Amino acid sequence: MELRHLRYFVTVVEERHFGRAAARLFMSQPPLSQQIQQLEQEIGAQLLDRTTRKVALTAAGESFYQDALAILQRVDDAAERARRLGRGDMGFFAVGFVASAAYDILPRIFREFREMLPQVELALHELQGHEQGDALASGRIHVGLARLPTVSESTIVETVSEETLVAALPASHPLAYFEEVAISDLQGEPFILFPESSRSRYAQLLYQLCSDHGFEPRVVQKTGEVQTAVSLVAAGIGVTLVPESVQAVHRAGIVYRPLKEPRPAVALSVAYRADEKSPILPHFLKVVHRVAANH
Amino acid sequence: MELRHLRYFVTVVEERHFGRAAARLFMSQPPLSQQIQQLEQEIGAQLLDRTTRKVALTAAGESFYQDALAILQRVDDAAERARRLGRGDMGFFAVGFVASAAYDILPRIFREFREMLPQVELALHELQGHEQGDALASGRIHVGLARLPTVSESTIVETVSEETLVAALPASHPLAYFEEVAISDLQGEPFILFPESSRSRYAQLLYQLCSDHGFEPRVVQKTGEVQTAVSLVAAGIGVTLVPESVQAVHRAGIVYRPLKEPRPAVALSVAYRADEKSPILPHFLKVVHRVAANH
DNA sequence: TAAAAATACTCCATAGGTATTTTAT
DNA sequence: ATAAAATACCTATGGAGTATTTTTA
Repeated sequence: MELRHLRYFVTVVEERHFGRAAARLFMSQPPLSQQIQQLEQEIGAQLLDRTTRKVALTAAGESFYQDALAILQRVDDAAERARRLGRGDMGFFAVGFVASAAYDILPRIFREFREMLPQVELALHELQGHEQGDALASGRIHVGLARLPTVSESTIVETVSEETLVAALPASHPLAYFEEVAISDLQGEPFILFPESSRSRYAQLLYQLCSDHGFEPRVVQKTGEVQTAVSLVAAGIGVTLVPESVQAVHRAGIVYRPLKEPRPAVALSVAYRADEKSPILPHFLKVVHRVAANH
Repeated sequence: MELRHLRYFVTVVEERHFGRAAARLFMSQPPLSQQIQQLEQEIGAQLLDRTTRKVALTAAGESFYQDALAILQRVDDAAERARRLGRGDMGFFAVGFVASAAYDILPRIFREFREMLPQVELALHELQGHEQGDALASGRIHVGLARLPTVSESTIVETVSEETLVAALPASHPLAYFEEVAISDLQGEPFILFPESSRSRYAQLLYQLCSDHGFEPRVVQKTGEVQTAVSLVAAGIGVTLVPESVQAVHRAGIVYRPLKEPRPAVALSVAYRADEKSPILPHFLKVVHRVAANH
């Protein structure tokens, strides 16, 4: 049995006339009769009572007609579903991101993507940059959004945006009086930093910056969370440096001040496997770059 | 797209190897590859990621595989269902019967039929003999069980059983003292009969019998229901004649006595349209005749 | 007797086979 | 280097066409 038999049978039932059915199927009547006979023989039951005057369904035919309709519909649905999954208009897509991306760019990417492809289920995983390599390799995420990600030969990395760093200061801090802050001004200040043990590339960058300006930061508190760091600054515990997008986090008692030229910057990048096959990936990258371009 | 494509695809997915799948399908590998390519082209999406080392499903392929399995299963089910309906192992069958058949033979037919073909839904319609012609013609019932049914050219009638008539008498009646009763003994007795207006062939027969024995029955009560007639006899209102199978109805205050030779008999027949196509009919007739043969 | 389905036959499109090449590990 | 899928080309089954017959209302 082939779908051809079902299509022919359904048409004959709808027309209740072999000649008209054949016309609708753009074929001649004899082969249509033959295919219906073949179908009846394979099933082992008469489906149609036919005389030269009328074509009527038997009980078996009625049952088979209903089934045939449902089957043909399901075939169409299955093809359409596969087509959409193939185009990436539908499906599942997992994104890894670092906490510092969560404040500004990620919500915008997420919003635009949902609007463009509402049928794609996005899964968001907060992962530190160094964890994203594994997650990509094992297929747990399709893309990673990280700052200064670890590069590997089987991974493609594209820079999304460069953000300058800003100083986060308690509102009552003397430096808050100025428009800009030099990193060297922060020498001796109580620093809130990120544990190097977390192997965060971002933490390493901050240590490097201080070192470049000739001092070792005086760390009074360490935290792995940008949000916590910001809270501690607001509480007057100390100062820190954050990507400018973190300014979106408003809190009483905190002020952000740009750094003096040359402003150190930190990049945000997307990373994905070179052999990533998900048809959703190009759509996602397009959205990421569009959102980044709109700053 | 044809079912062939789904069958091939499912096999390739199960084997995850074109060569082995082709072997299982008793064909060579190249045409199998071609058919899968054809399927992918028609759907417009890649279903399989294939290298020389492994064959893997894409998201679209995974979805289509699940659908294909369900579709193939449904095709099998549809064919099986139609087959059963065609054989009459399953379906719907409507039987018309006269009240007097309901006491003995019908329950036995019903029980045997249900045991033999539990998947057939039997509908039972109590209809007087003269109503059964219309019901058959209009297709409301597939067979009628009646006494002395009206015959027509488009209807086939088969005699199921011949039942002799017995006299139903109040237990206190003087004739109850004898082993047998002659119809002529009933002359002048109060008769409970059936209205001729109901055009019951059975009522006509009883009037005819009395007339043959040279008297007009003295009717004290008319009823269309055998059961009511029996109740009235039990209450001592009068006498009547019933088919012997009605003796199955036991009631205090009633006795049944066979009639003297030659015992008048009344036939029970099955009637069905000459062009009746229901495949259940032969099964039903077989049961009817078997039950009748077992008396 | 007329309309429609079934049969008889013919033809060609395409499913499937064979031989070979390409590709990825 | 090798196993496996893809490609190229050929063959032949069977789906579809044309002409005709059979059937039944």
